[in-house]
Parts: sequence; structure tokens; C-alpha cells
Amino acid sequence: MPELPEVETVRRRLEPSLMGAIVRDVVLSLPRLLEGAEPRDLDVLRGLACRKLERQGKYLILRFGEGRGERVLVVHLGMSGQLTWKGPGQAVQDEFRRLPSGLAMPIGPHSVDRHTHFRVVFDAGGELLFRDPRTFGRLLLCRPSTLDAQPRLVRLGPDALGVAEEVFIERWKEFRGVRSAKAILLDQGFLAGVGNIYADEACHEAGIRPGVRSSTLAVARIGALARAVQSVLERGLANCGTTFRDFVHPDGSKGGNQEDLRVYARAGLPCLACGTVLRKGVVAGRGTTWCPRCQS
DNA sequence: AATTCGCCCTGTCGGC
DNA sequence: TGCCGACAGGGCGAAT
Repeated sequence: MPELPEVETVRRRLEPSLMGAIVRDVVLSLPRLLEGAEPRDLDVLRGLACRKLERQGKYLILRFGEGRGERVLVVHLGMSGQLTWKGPGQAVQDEFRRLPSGLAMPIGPHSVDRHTHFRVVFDAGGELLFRDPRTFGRLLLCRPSTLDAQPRLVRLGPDALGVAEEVFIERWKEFRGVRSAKAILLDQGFLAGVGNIYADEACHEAGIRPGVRSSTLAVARIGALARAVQSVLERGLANCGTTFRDFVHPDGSKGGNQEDLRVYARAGLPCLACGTVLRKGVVAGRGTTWCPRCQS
């Protein structure tokens, strides 16, 4: 479940390898992952240099070529997508680490297995590998002029990282309603980048029950939630992302933020703030954990 | 019009 | 041991 900190971590780590690299070949072995274009359209990337790596919410945006020929490749990792980088001549790892959850995770740049659905091969021999066991990930290919109009991007709110408290509060007032506070946080049209893990973490840090009706929060509490969102995202980023199930860095290593989670996946364990047993339920259609004492 | 729900998809786990 | 349902979950379209 890569969210903003995970995608930003991938962006930062891929940037040095990809920048300036010229595409030699593009291989898509699961066509339905590509939206808004035909698989053969990917051939236009051949010969183009990677110019820029950007991120919008949970979307990674790769810009290739320049001028009229510029093309944009957008990658969404879904819940189990992994982007790894195999340097020129670097040996692939056939070994997969077994996580406590049971899922296999590559130890380094992984070899092309049955879950590797997309590869970009570069002239110098480097390779970008996209692996996604659950295939919730998506690829988009478009021209820069139509990027903002892409169906998946057009309704995105401002990036959650660095959003000003006043902006957060104003948008909350626009979006609030009978929906729960967590539903607003998960709404990518409100802010882009917050997913299930960081929504639960932010609610706990702000002392707000995920299930409270979003319209009932006083401005002071909305402000507290705004600061909590920044705080949990920044911590996640400082820890290079949360590896709970599938998330890996481009070199195959793990994030560190799973050690710092206060509520997510800790249902039944004592709250780290007050010791009360953390409760679990379903809010906004997602598994949700909160402290019945700290959060109201 | 706003909100909830079911679906997509694979792999793992717990129960019987 | 093996089968099967539940669960995980981002985003979208259908249903309410």
C-alpha cells in the first residue's frame, strides 16, 4: 500500500539512475495495466531520454524527451506495486525474502518473474522493473499537454505534503459532510497522497476518532488534524516509507517506518500513549484502528 | 447530489 | 491435509 511517503521515497531513489537515461525498449506483459493508450503506443518512448521524475499524490510521473515529442509515463503502484532498478551489468536476485506476512519481497533488483508486468530497458543497460502481484497498479501514457486532464489525475487535490494549515482547514470546510473524518482524509480530491496507514496514524496523533462525522469537527481540531497529517507524512518520509507487506525501495531494501507506527496494524495491542487496548473496526470501508481513550 | 458499496486481483491465513 | 471463506486495499462505477 504505497502512499505518499513510499512513492516519494521511490522517486528520490530512482531519480539519479533514471535521469538522462535513454530508452532502448519497453516491454509490457500485462496489457490491462496500461490505461488510455494501446500497448504498442509505448514504442514512442524508444530513443527518448528520461528528463524528470515528479510525484503527484501517489502517482509517479516520468517525463521523457522534449519539445513536441515529449511523453509522460505515469505509474500508480496500487497496493502491491514495486519499482526496482537494475543497474548496467548488475546481477538480478532470484531470491525473494519472506516477510512475516508471508508475501515474497525481492531482496535486490529482482529477476523477471510472473509478477513482473512491465520493464523499461535503457541504452546503458540499466532496467526499470515493475512488479505487481495484485495488479492494482496502473500505467498511463500521454502527452504533457493532456496530463492534467487524465481521468485519474484530473480530480486530485493538492499534494498532501506541505499543504498549509489554512488551506487544509478551508478544504475541509468544503468537503466535510456526513462522511467520516477518515473518509475525507482518504479522498484524493481533498488532498492527494494520504492512504489507509497514514490516515489512521494522523487521526491518532490528532486525538480524533476516524469514524466521527467530518462536519462535527471544530476548527481547532481540524487544525490539529492538519498538523498531524504533516507530522506523520514527514516521519514516514524520514523513515523512507513503511514496509508492511510489499513496499520495497528501488534497490530492494525495506522502509523503516513500520517501527514507528502507533496504531496501524496494532489492534489489540496497548496504545503507546495511554496503554488502552487499541480497537479495530471498519470506517470508510477500510480496516481502521484507533485508541478508544485518546481519540474522541 | 452526496455517499456507500461492490468489484477488480492475488496470496495468505484461520477455521473446520 | 485440504478446501474455503475472509481479509488486505486504491480507485472507480453502480446503486441508493
